[in-house]
Amino acid sequence: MSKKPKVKRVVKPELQAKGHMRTRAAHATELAEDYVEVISDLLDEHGEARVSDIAARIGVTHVTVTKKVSLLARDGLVTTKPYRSIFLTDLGREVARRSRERHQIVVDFLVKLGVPKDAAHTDAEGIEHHVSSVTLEAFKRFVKDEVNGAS
Amino acid sequence: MSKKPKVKRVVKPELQAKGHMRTRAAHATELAEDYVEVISDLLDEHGEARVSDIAARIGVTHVTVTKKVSLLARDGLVTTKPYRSIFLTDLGREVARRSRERHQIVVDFLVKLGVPKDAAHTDAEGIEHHVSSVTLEAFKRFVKDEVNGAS
DNA sequence: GTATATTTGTAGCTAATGCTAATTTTTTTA
DNA sequence: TAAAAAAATTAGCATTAGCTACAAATATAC
Ligand SMILES: [Mn+2]
Ligand SMILES: [Mn+2]
Ligand SMILES: [Mn+2]
Ligand SMILES: [Mn+2]
Repeated sequence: MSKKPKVKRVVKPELQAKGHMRTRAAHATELAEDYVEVISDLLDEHGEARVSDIAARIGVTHVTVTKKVSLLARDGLVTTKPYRSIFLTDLGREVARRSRERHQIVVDFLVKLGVPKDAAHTDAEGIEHHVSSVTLEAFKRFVKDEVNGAS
Repeated sequence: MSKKPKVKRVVKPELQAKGHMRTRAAHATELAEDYVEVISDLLDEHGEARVSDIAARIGVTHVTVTKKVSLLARDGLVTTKPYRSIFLTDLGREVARRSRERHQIVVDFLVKLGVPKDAAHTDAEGIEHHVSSVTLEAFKRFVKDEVNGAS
């Protein structure tokens, strides 16, 4: 009985580095995306987005939200007034729209693949930020394609 | 022409928070996983894992590597001696093995789905850390399943 | 064997994400 | 309307990840 063949899978260092750099870039923006998505949802559902509600949906303390929101304001994604609801700028709305759309595609994709709904939602929250446009297109195709439906 | 139907997709706050908390948990460990994976590769290929080679593959400066490696040592994943190669502990080897395996499954999955190789590698580097065991199983199934091959 | 080049380490900085504790403001209730 | 409850802010702390600039050690070349 021979040892596992162990496939030679040598990748060029620069290419590998590219992957890690892209991952870091994604991490630099993903939290902002999640926040504006949540804020957008709250605005749709309740007409306002309050710090405590955002905190409940992101799973952090309200202090963490306050701090992040001030960075979002600095970056032009939201507008704030002390003790008042947070609102989205045009840019914030656009980012939210795209994030929500991508999020939904990832969830639908995982569900169609056979992942249970709960896990699909949980995993999608992380996966969504690392899906390039070409991969997103592949996900879309798979969701649309009747061939891959539950047979 | 009516506006888009806009599906009501209201998720319970706690469930949504769970997703974000899982994402944060993943981010807390993923960098360590990528480092030990790279270190393991270097040890296999060259018999030693040097700071500068790790830096080239992760795409950061050697200073960043030195600092992270000392945290990895603190956490029992690697052993170090000044100006010498870095080696893996038993735990480090185990983490590397699992990470590499999962990484490969994600890459194979994306490729089988029709994502170009370069994008598959790049995206996998981020996606891998957010794939739960049930989703990983779904990926494996899809890769094995002849039905989904290029027709 | 010395000089040079490469590699590794250290010091010190910025920025982000998270927290608890204490304060202030707003909202609700009595 | 005054007291109590809820919500938001501020201050201050810890941790991590990244960087540049500089110093020390190791490896290579002559
Ligand atoms: Mn997300
Ligand atoms: Mn991530
Ligand atoms: Mn990775
Ligand atoms: Mn990896």
